[in-house]
Amino acid sequence: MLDIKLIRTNPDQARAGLAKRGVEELVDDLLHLDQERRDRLTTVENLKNKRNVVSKEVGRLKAAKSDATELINEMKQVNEEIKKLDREIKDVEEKINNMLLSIPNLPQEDVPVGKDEKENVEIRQWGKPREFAFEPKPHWELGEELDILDFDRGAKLSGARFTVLKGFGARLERALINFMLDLHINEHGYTEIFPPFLVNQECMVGTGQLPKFEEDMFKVNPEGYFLIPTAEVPVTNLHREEILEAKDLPKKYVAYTACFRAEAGAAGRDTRGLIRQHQFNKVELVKLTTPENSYQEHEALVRDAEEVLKRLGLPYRTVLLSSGDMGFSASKCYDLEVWLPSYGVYREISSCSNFEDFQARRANIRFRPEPDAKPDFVHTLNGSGLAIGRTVAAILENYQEEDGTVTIPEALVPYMGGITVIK
RNA sequence: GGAGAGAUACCCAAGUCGGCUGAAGGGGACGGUUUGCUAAACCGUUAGUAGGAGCAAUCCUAGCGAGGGUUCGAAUCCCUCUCUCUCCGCCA
Repeated sequence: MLDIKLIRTNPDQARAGLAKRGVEELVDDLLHLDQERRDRLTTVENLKNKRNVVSKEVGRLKAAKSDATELINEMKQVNEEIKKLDREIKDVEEKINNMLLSIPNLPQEDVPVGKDEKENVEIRQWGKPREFAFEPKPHWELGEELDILDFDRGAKLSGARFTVLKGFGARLERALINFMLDLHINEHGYTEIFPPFLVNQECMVGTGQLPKFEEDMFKVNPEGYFLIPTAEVPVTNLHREEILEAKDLPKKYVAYTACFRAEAGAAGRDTRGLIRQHQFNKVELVKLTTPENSYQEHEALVRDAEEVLKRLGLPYRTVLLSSGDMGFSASKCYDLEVWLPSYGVYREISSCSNFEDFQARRANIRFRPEPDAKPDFVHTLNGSGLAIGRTVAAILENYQEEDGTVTIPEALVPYMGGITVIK
Protein backbone atom coordinates (compact mmCIF):
# COMPACT_ATOMS: atom_id res chain seq x y z
CA MET A 1 0.00 0.00 0.00
CA LEU A 2 1.27 3.43 -0.89
CA ASP A 3 1.24 6.25 1.63
CA ILE A 4 -1.66 8.62 1.01
CA LYS A 5 0.45 11.39 2.51
CA LEU A 6 3.18 10.77 -0.03
CA ILE A 7 0.62 10.95 -2.81
CA ARG A 8 -0.78 14.14 -1.30
CA THR A 9 2.51 15.93 -0.82
CA ASN A 10 4.33 14.49 -3.80
CA PRO A 11 1.80 13.48 -6.45
CA ASP A 12 4.30 13.73 -9.30
CA GLN A 13 6.57 11.14 -7.76
CA ALA A 14 3.64 8.76 -7.36
CA ARG A 15 2.50 9.42 -10.92
CA ALA A 16 5.96 8.81 -12.33
CA GLY A 17 6.40 5.57 -10.42
CA LEU A 18 2.99 4.22 -11.28
CA ALA A 19 3.45 5.19 -14.92
CA LYS A 20 6.11 2.51 -15.10
CA ARG A 21 3.36 0.04 -14.28
CA GLY A 22 0.71 1.75 -16.35
CA VAL A 23 -1.71 2.85 -13.62
CA GLU A 24 -0.83 6.51 -13.03
CA GLU A 25 -4.33 7.86 -13.68
CA LEU A 26 -5.48 6.65 -10.25
CA VAL A 27 -3.50 9.38 -8.53
CA ASP A 28 -5.91 12.19 -9.39
CA ASP A 29 -8.93 10.21 -8.22
CA LEU A 30 -7.17 9.60 -4.94
CA LEU A 31 -6.24 13.23 -4.45
CA HIS A 32 -9.83 14.24 -5.01
CA LEU A 33 -11.21 11.73 -2.50
CA ASP A 34 -8.53 12.65 0.01
CA GLN A 35 -9.53 16.30 -0.12
CA GLU A 36 -13.17 15.36 0.29
CA ARG A 37 -12.34 13.28 3.32
CA ARG A 38 -10.32 15.98 5.05
CA ASP A 39 -12.96 18.65 4.49
CA ARG A 40 -15.66 16.56 6.10
CA LEU A 41 -13.36 15.46 8.87
CA THR A 42 -12.61 19.01 9.92
CA THR A 43 -16.32 19.83 10.03
CA VAL A 44 -17.35 16.77 11.98
CA GLU A 45 -14.52 17.10 14.47
CA ASN A 46 -15.60 20.62 15.29
CA LEU A 47 -19.14 19.41 15.83
CA LYS A 48 -17.92 16.63 18.08
CA ASN A 49 -15.95 19.12 20.10
CA LYS A 50 -19.08 21.19 20.52
CA ARG A 51 -21.02 18.15 21.63
CA ASN A 52 -18.38 17.25 24.20
CA VAL A 53 -18.37 20.76 25.64
CA VAL A 54 -22.14 21.10 25.74
CA SER A 55 -22.65 17.66 27.28
CA LYS A 56 -20.47 18.64 30.18
CA GLU A 57 -22.49 21.77 30.56
CA VAL A 58 -25.67 19.69 30.64
CA GLY A 59 -24.21 17.58 33.40
CA ARG A 60 -23.40 20.69 35.37
CA LEU A 61 -26.88 22.16 34.92
CA LYS A 62 -28.55 18.93 35.97
CA ALA A 63 -26.38 18.70 39.04
CA ALA A 64 -27.48 22.22 39.89
CA LYS A 65 -31.10 21.19 39.26
CA SER A 66 -31.43 23.67 36.40
CA ASP A 67 -33.27 23.14 33.15
CA ALA A 68 -31.16 21.85 30.23
CA THR A 69 -33.90 21.04 27.75
CA GLU A 70 -32.85 23.67 25.28
CA LEU A 71 -29.25 22.49 25.11
CA ILE A 72 -30.33 18.87 24.84
CA ASN A 73 -32.58 19.66 21.91
CA GLU A 74 -29.85 21.61 20.23
CA MET A 75 -27.50 18.66 20.58
CA LYS A 76 -30.05 16.34 19.04
CA GLN A 77 -29.77 18.44 15.90
CA VAL A 78 -26.01 18.42 16.02
CA ASN A 79 -26.01 14.67 16.44
CA GLU A 80 -28.01 14.20 13.27
CA GLU A 81 -25.40 16.13 11.38
CA ILE A 82 -22.54 14.22 12.97
CA LYS A 83 -24.14 10.91 12.04
CA LYS A 84 -24.56 12.00 8.45
CA LEU A 85 -20.98 13.24 8.15
CA ASP A 86 -19.57 10.16 9.87
CA ARG A 87 -21.34 7.97 7.35
CA GLU A 88 -20.01 10.01 4.45
CA ILE A 89 -16.48 9.93 5.83
CA LYS A 90 -16.68 6.20 6.29
CA ASP A 91 -17.75 5.77 2.68
CA VAL A 92 -14.97 7.95 1.34
CA GLU A 93 -12.39 6.22 3.50
CA GLU A 94 -13.55 2.86 2.27
CA LYS A 95 -13.16 4.03 -1.32
CA ILE A 96 -9.71 5.43 -0.66
CA ASN A 97 -8.64 2.32 1.13
CA ASN A 98 -9.89 0.01 -1.58
CA MET A 99 -8.04 2.03 -4.19
CA LEU A 100 -4.84 2.06 -2.17
CA LEU A 101 -5.06 -1.68 -1.63
CA SER A 102 -5.29 -2.23 -5.38
CA ILE A 103 -2.43 0.04 -6.44
CA PRO A 104 0.91 -1.71 -6.99
CA ASN A 105 4.16 -0.68 -5.39
CA LEU A 106 6.45 1.94 -6.92
CA PRO A 107 9.54 0.45 -8.60
CA GLN A 108 12.95 1.45 -7.28
CA GLU A 109 15.05 3.81 -9.39
CA ASP A 110 17.31 1.12 -10.81
CA VAL A 111 14.54 -1.21 -11.91
CA PRO A 112 14.55 -1.46 -15.70
CA VAL A 113 11.38 -0.05 -17.18
CA GLY A 114 9.74 -2.62 -19.41
CA LYS A 115 6.55 -4.41 -20.29
CA ASP A 116 7.40 -8.01 -19.50
CA GLU A 117 10.10 -10.60 -18.93
CA LYS A 118 11.72 -9.79 -22.26
CA GLU A 119 13.08 -6.65 -20.72
CA ASN A 120 14.55 -8.31 -17.65
CA VAL A 121 18.28 -7.82 -17.24
CA GLU A 122 20.70 -10.64 -16.58
CA ILE A 123 22.98 -9.71 -13.67
CA ARG A 124 25.25 -12.73 -13.45
CA GLN A 125 25.62 -16.38 -14.30
CA TRP A 126 27.09 -19.22 -12.34
CA GLY A 127 28.12 -22.66 -13.52
CA LYS A 128 28.22 -24.04 -17.01
CA PRO A 129 25.35 -26.06 -18.45
CA ARG A 130 26.63 -29.59 -18.81
CA GLU A 131 27.37 -30.99 -22.27
CA PHE A 132 25.41 -34.18 -22.64
CA ALA A 133 26.76 -37.03 -24.76
CA PHE A 134 23.17 -38.23 -25.05
CA GLU A 135 19.74 -36.69 -25.30
CA PRO A 136 18.84 -35.55 -21.76
CA LYS A 137 15.40 -36.63 -20.64
CA PRO A 138 12.83 -34.39 -19.01
CA HIS A 139 12.51 -34.92 -15.29
CA TRP A 140 9.02 -36.42 -15.50
CA GLU A 141 10.29 -39.24 -17.69
CA LEU A 142 13.24 -39.88 -15.39
CA GLY A 143 11.00 -39.72 -12.37
CA GLU A 144 8.48 -42.19 -13.72
CA GLU A 145 11.14 -44.59 -14.96
CA LEU A 146 12.89 -44.53 -11.59
CA ASP A 147 9.49 -44.98 -9.93
CA ILE A 148 10.00 -41.95 -7.70
CA LEU A 149 7.40 -39.61 -9.24
CA ASP A 150 3.84 -40.77 -9.84
CA PHE A 151 1.82 -38.26 -11.81
CA ASP A 152 -1.06 -40.59 -12.66
CA ARG A 153 -1.78 -41.46 -9.07
CA GLY A 154 -1.39 -37.81 -8.09
CA ALA A 155 -4.14 -37.08 -10.60
CA LYS A 156 -6.23 -39.94 -9.23
CA LEU A 157 -5.96 -38.70 -5.67
CA SER A 158 -6.46 -35.03 -6.34
CA GLY A 159 -6.39 -34.00 -9.98
CA ALA A 160 -4.13 -32.28 -12.45
CA ARG A 161 -1.04 -30.56 -11.04
CA PHE A 162 -0.70 -32.95 -8.12
CA THR A 163 2.09 -35.48 -7.85
CA VAL A 164 2.91 -38.38 -5.56
CA LEU A 165 6.53 -38.74 -4.50
CA LYS A 166 7.70 -42.23 -3.76
CA GLY A 167 10.77 -43.91 -2.29
CA PHE A 168 13.89 -41.89 -3.00
CA GLY A 169 11.76 -39.23 -4.64
CA ALA A 170 10.07 -38.56 -1.32
CA ARG A 171 13.43 -38.87 0.38
CA LEU A 172 15.01 -36.38 -2.01
CA GLU A 173 12.24 -33.87 -1.35
CA ARG A 174 12.74 -34.19 2.40
CA ALA A 175 16.53 -34.10 2.05
CA LEU A 176 16.36 -30.84 0.14
CA ILE A 177 14.10 -29.26 2.72
CA ASN A 178 16.47 -30.19 5.52
CA PHE A 179 19.58 -29.27 3.58
CA MET A 180 18.27 -25.81 2.77
CA LEU A 181 16.96 -25.16 6.27
CA ASP A 182 20.25 -26.22 7.82
CA LEU A 183 22.26 -24.03 5.47
CA HIS A 184 20.22 -20.93 6.18
CA ILE A 185 20.00 -21.58 9.90
CA ASN A 186 23.58 -22.59 10.57
CA GLU A 187 25.52 -20.55 8.06
CA HIS A 188 23.33 -17.60 7.14
CA GLY A 189 21.90 -16.82 10.58
CA TYR A 190 18.19 -17.23 9.96
CA THR A 191 15.75 -18.32 12.63
CA GLU A 192 13.55 -21.24 11.72
CA ILE A 193 9.79 -20.79 11.76
CA PHE A 194 7.18 -23.43 11.25
CA PRO A 195 3.96 -21.50 10.70
CA PRO A 196 0.35 -22.48 10.10
CA PHE A 197 -0.46 -23.35 6.49
CA LEU A 198 -3.91 -21.83 6.82
CA VAL A 199 -4.15 -18.13 7.50
CA ASN A 200 -6.91 -15.59 7.89
CA GLN A 201 -7.86 -12.85 5.52
CA GLU A 202 -5.93 -10.13 7.36
CA CYS A 203 -2.67 -11.90 6.62
CA MET A 204 -3.50 -12.19 2.96
CA VAL A 205 -4.25 -8.48 2.79
CA GLY A 206 -1.10 -7.72 4.75
CA THR A 207 1.29 -9.23 2.23
CA GLY A 208 -0.74 -8.14 -0.79
CA GLN A 209 -2.43 -11.32 -2.05
CA LEU A 210 -5.83 -9.82 -1.24
CA PRO A 211 -7.96 -8.12 -2.35
CA LYS A 212 -6.62 -8.25 -5.91
CA PHE A 213 -5.53 -11.84 -6.39
CA GLU A 214 -8.20 -13.85 -4.64
CA GLU A 215 -8.74 -16.11 -7.66
CA ASP A 216 -5.15 -17.38 -7.31
CA MET A 217 -5.77 -18.58 -3.78
CA PHE A 218 -7.32 -21.71 -2.35
CA LYS A 219 -10.10 -20.80 0.02
CA VAL A 220 -11.03 -23.32 2.62
CA ASN A 221 -14.54 -24.44 3.36
CA PRO A 222 -15.32 -23.43 6.93
CA GLU A 223 -15.09 -19.77 5.92
CA GLY A 224 -12.30 -17.39 6.74
CA TYR A 225 -9.17 -19.38 6.02
CA PHE A 226 -6.88 -19.44 3.03
CA LEU A 227 -4.23 -22.00 2.18
CA ILE A 228 -0.95 -20.13 2.03
CA PRO A 229 0.52 -19.63 -1.45
CA THR A 230 3.94 -19.11 0.13
CA ALA A 231 5.46 -18.98 3.60
CA GLU A 232 5.95 -15.27 2.98
CA VAL A 233 2.37 -14.78 4.10
CA PRO A 234 2.43 -16.25 7.61
CA VAL A 235 6.06 -15.38 8.31
CA THR A 236 5.86 -11.72 7.31
CA ASN A 237 2.59 -11.43 9.19
CA LEU A 238 4.19 -12.77 12.37
CA HIS A 239 4.77 -9.15 13.33
CA ARG A 240 1.55 -7.67 12.00
CA GLU A 241 0.28 -4.83 14.23
CA GLU A 242 3.52 -4.81 16.18
CA ILE A 243 6.14 -2.20 16.98
CA LEU A 244 9.61 -3.74 16.96
CA GLU A 245 12.77 -2.43 18.56
CA ALA A 246 15.46 -1.18 16.20
CA LYS A 247 18.03 -3.28 18.03
CA ASP A 248 16.10 -6.44 17.11
CA LEU A 249 16.35 -5.72 13.40
CA PRO A 250 16.92 -7.24 10.98
CA LYS A 251 14.67 -10.17 11.71
CA LYS A 252 15.79 -13.05 9.54
CA TYR A 253 13.42 -15.97 9.26
CA VAL A 254 13.51 -19.16 7.27
CA ALA A 255 10.48 -21.39 6.96
CA TYR A 256 9.65 -24.59 5.22
CA THR A 257 6.02 -24.84 4.20
CA ALA A 258 3.86 -26.44 1.62
CA CYS A 259 2.45 -23.85 -0.76
CA PHE A 260 -0.91 -23.91 -2.49
CA ARG A 261 -1.77 -22.04 -5.65
CA ALA A 262 -4.87 -22.19 -7.79
CA GLU A 263 -2.84 -21.28 -10.91
CA ALA A 264 -5.85 -19.51 -12.38
CA GLY A 265 -4.90 -18.24 -15.81
CA ALA A 266 -2.05 -20.71 -16.19
CA ALA A 267 -4.18 -23.35 -17.91
CA GLY A 268 -2.15 -25.25 -20.46
CA ARG A 269 1.20 -23.98 -19.17
CA ASP A 270 3.75 -26.39 -17.76
CA THR A 271 1.21 -29.17 -17.60
CA ARG A 272 3.85 -31.89 -17.39
CA GLY A 273 6.20 -32.47 -14.54
CA LEU A 274 6.87 -30.69 -11.29
CA ILE A 275 7.24 -27.15 -12.54
CA ARG A 276 3.73 -25.89 -11.89
CA GLN A 277 1.80 -27.68 -9.17
CA HIS A 278 -1.21 -26.76 -7.06
CA GLN A 279 0.74 -27.93 -4.03
CA PHE A 280 4.48 -27.66 -3.72
CA ASN A 281 7.11 -27.34 -1.03
CA LYS A 282 9.29 -24.33 -0.53
CA VAL A 283 11.89 -23.05 1.87
CA GLU A 284 11.38 -19.33 2.16
CA LEU A 285 13.61 -16.56 3.49
CA VAL A 286 11.95 -13.54 5.05
CA LYS A 287 13.57 -10.40 6.42
CA LEU A 288 12.25 -7.39 8.27
CA THR A 289 14.74 -4.53 8.28
CA THR A 290 15.12 -0.82 8.78
CA PRO A 291 14.65 1.26 5.63
CA GLU A 292 18.36 2.20 5.56
CA ASN A 293 19.51 -1.40 5.48
CA SER A 294 16.92 -2.95 3.23
CA TYR A 295 18.85 -2.58 -0.02
CA GLN A 296 21.96 -4.29 1.26
CA GLU A 297 19.84 -6.90 3.02
CA HIS A 298 18.17 -7.57 -0.30
CA GLU A 299 21.49 -8.22 -2.01
CA ALA A 300 22.53 -10.48 0.86
CA LEU A 301 19.30 -12.40 0.66
CA VAL A 302 19.84 -13.06 -3.04
CA ARG A 303 23.32 -14.37 -2.23
CA ASP A 304 21.90 -16.63 0.47
CA ALA A 305 19.49 -18.14 -2.04
CA GLU A 306 22.20 -18.45 -4.71
CA GLU A 307 24.37 -20.34 -2.26
CA VAL A 308 21.88 -23.20 -2.29
CA LEU A 309 22.25 -23.60 -6.04
CA LYS A 310 26.02 -23.41 -5.78
CA ARG A 311 26.20 -26.10 -3.13
CA LEU A 312 23.97 -28.29 -5.25
CA GLY A 313 26.11 -27.61 -8.31
CA LEU A 314 23.18 -26.40 -10.37
CA PRO A 315 23.97 -23.82 -13.08
CA TYR A 316 21.87 -20.70 -12.73
CA ARG A 317 21.63 -17.06 -13.62
CA THR A 318 20.41 -14.08 -11.68
CA VAL A 319 17.99 -11.75 -13.40
CA LEU A 320 16.73 -8.31 -12.43
CA LEU A 321 13.05 -8.08 -13.30
CA SER A 322 11.69 -5.23 -15.34
CA SER A 323 8.90 -3.07 -13.96
CA GLY A 324 6.35 -4.98 -16.02
CA ASP A 325 7.40 -8.44 -14.85
CA MET A 326 7.58 -7.60 -11.16
CA GLY A 327 4.93 -8.75 -8.73
CA PHE A 328 2.29 -6.38 -7.41
CA SER A 329 3.91 -5.71 -4.04
CA ALA A 330 7.58 -5.63 -5.02
CA SER A 331 9.70 -2.53 -5.45
CA LYS A 332 12.58 -4.54 -6.83
CA CYS A 333 12.95 -8.21 -7.59
CA TYR A 334 15.67 -10.62 -8.64
CA ASP A 335 14.80 -14.01 -10.03
CA LEU A 336 17.18 -16.94 -9.83
CA GLU A 337 16.80 -19.16 -12.83
CA VAL A 338 18.14 -22.70 -12.87
CA TRP A 339 19.30 -24.50 -15.97
CA LEU A 340 16.94 -27.25 -17.12
CA PRO A 341 18.66 -29.37 -19.81
CA SER A 342 15.53 -30.93 -21.28
CA TYR A 343 14.02 -27.51 -21.86
CA GLY A 344 17.33 -25.96 -22.84
CA VAL A 345 16.41 -22.84 -20.87
CA TYR A 346 16.82 -21.23 -17.48
CA ARG A 347 13.65 -21.50 -15.38
CA GLU A 348 12.70 -19.49 -12.33
CA ILE A 349 13.49 -21.32 -9.11
CA SER A 350 13.59 -18.39 -6.71
CA SER A 351 12.19 -14.90 -6.60
CA CYS A 352 13.80 -12.44 -4.20
CA SER A 353 11.93 -9.21 -3.60
CA ASN A 354 12.26 -6.06 -1.60
CA PHE A 355 8.84 -4.67 -0.78
CA GLU A 356 10.14 -1.63 1.06
CA ASP A 357 7.30 -0.42 3.31
CA PHE A 358 4.51 -1.58 0.99
CA GLN A 359 3.60 -4.69 2.97
CA ALA A 360 4.57 -3.15 6.29
CA ARG A 361 2.04 -0.37 5.80
CA ARG A 362 -0.69 -2.88 4.94
CA ALA A 363 0.19 -5.15 7.83
CA ASN A 364 1.11 -2.26 10.14
CA ILE A 365 4.54 -3.61 11.03
CA ARG A 366 6.63 -0.85 12.57
CA PHE A 367 9.81 -0.31 14.52
CA ARG A 368 11.11 2.38 16.81
CA PRO A 369 14.28 3.92 15.34
CA GLU A 370 15.34 5.31 18.74
CA PRO A 371 14.01 4.38 22.17
CA ASP A 372 11.64 7.36 22.36
CA ALA A 373 11.20 8.09 18.68
CA LYS A 374 8.03 7.80 16.66
CA PRO A 375 7.56 4.39 15.09
CA ASP A 376 8.28 3.98 11.41
CA PHE A 377 7.39 1.18 9.00
CA VAL A 378 9.92 -1.60 8.54
CA HIS A 379 10.97 -2.83 5.14
CA THR A 380 10.03 -6.40 4.31
CA LEU A 381 11.89 -8.73 1.98
CA ASN A 382 11.64 -12.31 0.98
CA GLY A 383 12.92 -14.89 -1.43
CA SER A 384 12.67 -18.57 -2.11
CA GLY A 385 15.58 -20.43 -0.77
CA LEU A 386 14.49 -22.49 -2.82
CA ALA A 387 11.36 -23.95 -4.37
CA ILE A 388 11.79 -27.66 -3.62
CA GLY A 389 9.83 -29.20 -6.49
CA ARG A 390 11.71 -27.24 -9.10
CA THR A 391 14.97 -28.13 -7.38
CA VAL A 392 14.07 -31.80 -7.62
CA ALA A 393 13.35 -31.33 -11.32
CA ALA A 394 16.67 -29.54 -11.79
CA ILE A 395 18.63 -32.23 -9.95
CA LEU A 396 17.00 -35.06 -11.90
CA GLU A 397 17.70 -33.38 -15.19
CA ASN A 398 21.18 -32.02 -14.54
CA TYR A 399 22.47 -35.11 -12.75
CA GLN A 400 20.99 -37.77 -15.01
CA GLU A 401 23.16 -40.44 -16.60
CA GLU A 402 22.71 -42.15 -19.90
CA ASP A 403 21.29 -45.27 -18.23
CA GLY A 404 18.53 -43.24 -16.60
CA THR A 405 20.05 -43.18 -13.12
CA VAL A 406 20.57 -39.95 -11.22
CA THR A 407 23.64 -39.03 -9.18
CA ILE A 408 22.98 -37.34 -5.87
CA PRO A 409 24.77 -33.98 -5.49
CA GLU A 410 27.51 -34.38 -2.94
CA ALA A 411 26.08 -31.87 -0.48
CA LEU A 412 22.89 -33.90 -0.33
CA VAL A 413 24.37 -37.34 0.24
CA PRO A 414 24.35 -37.08 4.07
CA TYR A 415 20.70 -36.08 3.87
CA MET A 416 19.95 -39.08 1.64
CA GLY A 417 21.15 -41.59 4.16
CA GLY A 418 24.46 -42.00 2.36
CA ILE A 419 23.17 -43.10 -1.02
CA THR A 420 24.92 -41.53 -4.01
CA VAL A 421 22.76 -42.67 -6.92
CA ILE A 422 19.04 -43.08 -7.50
CA LYS A 423 18.56 -46.08 -9.72
C1' G B 1 -19.66 -29.79 21.14
C1' G B 2 -21.66 -28.55 26.58
C1' A B 3 -21.08 -25.32 31.20
C1' G B 4 -18.77 -21.18 33.28
C1' A B 5 -15.17 -16.89 33.86
C1' G B 6 -12.60 -13.01 31.77
C1' A B 7 -10.38 -8.88 28.25
C1' U B 8 -9.09 -1.50 31.31
C1' A B 9 -2.32 1.89 30.03
C1' C B 10 4.61 -1.48 30.13
C1' C B 11 2.58 -5.30 33.99
C1' C B 12 -1.07 -6.24 37.96
C1' A B 13 -5.55 -4.03 39.17
C1' A B 14 -10.05 -0.52 40.97
C1' G B 15 -13.98 1.55 38.51
C1' U B 16 -19.85 2.89 42.94
C1' C B 17 -26.41 4.82 40.85
C1' G B 18 -24.14 6.72 33.23
C1' G B 19 -21.90 13.19 34.19
C1' C B 20 -14.53 17.36 35.95
C1' U B 21 -12.65 9.42 35.41
C1' G B 22 -8.79 9.01 29.49
C1' A B 23 -9.07 6.29 34.02
C1' A B 24 -7.93 5.22 41.60
C1' G B 25 -4.16 2.04 43.74
C1' G B 26 0.13 -1.04 43.33
C1' G B 27 4.50 -2.85 40.63
C1' G B 28 8.12 -1.73 37.04
C1' A B 29 10.83 1.89 34.31
C1' C B 30 12.94 6.77 34.17
C1' G B 31 14.49 11.45 36.75
C1' G B 32 15.71 13.76 41.44
C1' U B 33 16.94 14.33 46.94
C1' U B 34 19.92 11.78 50.51
C1' U B 35 24.72 8.74 50.29
C1' G B 36 31.99 7.39 50.30
C1' C B 37 29.46 3.43 47.08
C1' U B 38 25.24 0.22 46.94
C1' A B 39 20.64 -0.59 49.11
C1' A B 40 16.62 1.62 51.55
C1' A B 41 13.58 5.83 52.18
C1' C B 42 11.34 10.14 50.23
C1' C B 43 9.78 13.41 46.02
C1' G B 44 8.57 13.61 40.90
C1' U B 45 7.55 11.71 35.77
C1' U B 46 5.36 7.66 32.97
C1' A B 47 -0.71 6.27 27.79
C1' G B 48 1.24 4.51 23.54
C1' U B 49 -1.08 5.34 18.94
C1' A B 50 -3.92 7.00 14.66
C1' G B 51 -6.19 11.14 12.30
C1' G B 52 -7.23 16.49 11.39
C1' A B 53 -6.13 22.06 11.70
C1' G B 54 -1.78 25.41 12.06
C1' C B 55 4.52 28.47 9.69
C1' A B 56 4.81 27.28 14.72
C1' A B 57 3.88 27.08 19.97
C1' U B 58 -0.26 24.47 20.25
C1' C B 59 -5.27 22.93 19.72
C1' C B 60 -8.96 19.38 18.40
C1' U B 61 -11.02 14.24 17.24
C1' A B 62 -10.88 9.00 18.10
C1' G B 63 -9.43 5.42 21.70
C1' C B 64 -11.02 0.94 28.31
C1' G B 65 -10.81 -6.58 23.22
C1' A B 66 -13.59 -5.41 18.00
C1' G B 67 -18.08 -3.64 15.67
C1' G B 68 -22.93 -1.69 16.26
C1' G B 69 -27.02 0.50 19.41
C1' U B 70 -29.45 3.55 23.47
C1' U B 71 -28.38 8.67 25.50
C1' C B 72 -27.39 15.67 25.49
C1' G B 73 -23.37 12.49 27.71
C1' A B 74 -20.99 5.40 27.92
C1' A B 75 -15.13 1.99 30.58
C1' U B 76 -20.12 1.87 32.96
C1' C B 77 -26.63 0.08 29.95
C1' C B 78 -28.18 -3.22 25.40
C1' C B 79 -26.89 -6.40 20.95
C1' U B 80 -23.31 -9.05 17.81
C1' C B 81 -18.48 -10.90 17.16
C1' U B 82 -13.27 -12.21 18.38
C1' C B 83 -9.75 -13.97 21.61
C1' U B 84 -8.00 -15.99 26.44
C1' C B 85 -8.74 -19.12 30.72
C1' U B 86 -11.27 -23.25 33.79
C1' C B 87 -14.21 -27.77 33.89
C1' C B 88 -16.65 -31.76 30.99
C1' G B 89 -16.93 -34.44 26.27
C1' C B 90 -14.31 -35.81 21.76
C1' C B 91 -9.74 -36.23 19.28
C1' A B 92 -3.91 -36.71 16.48
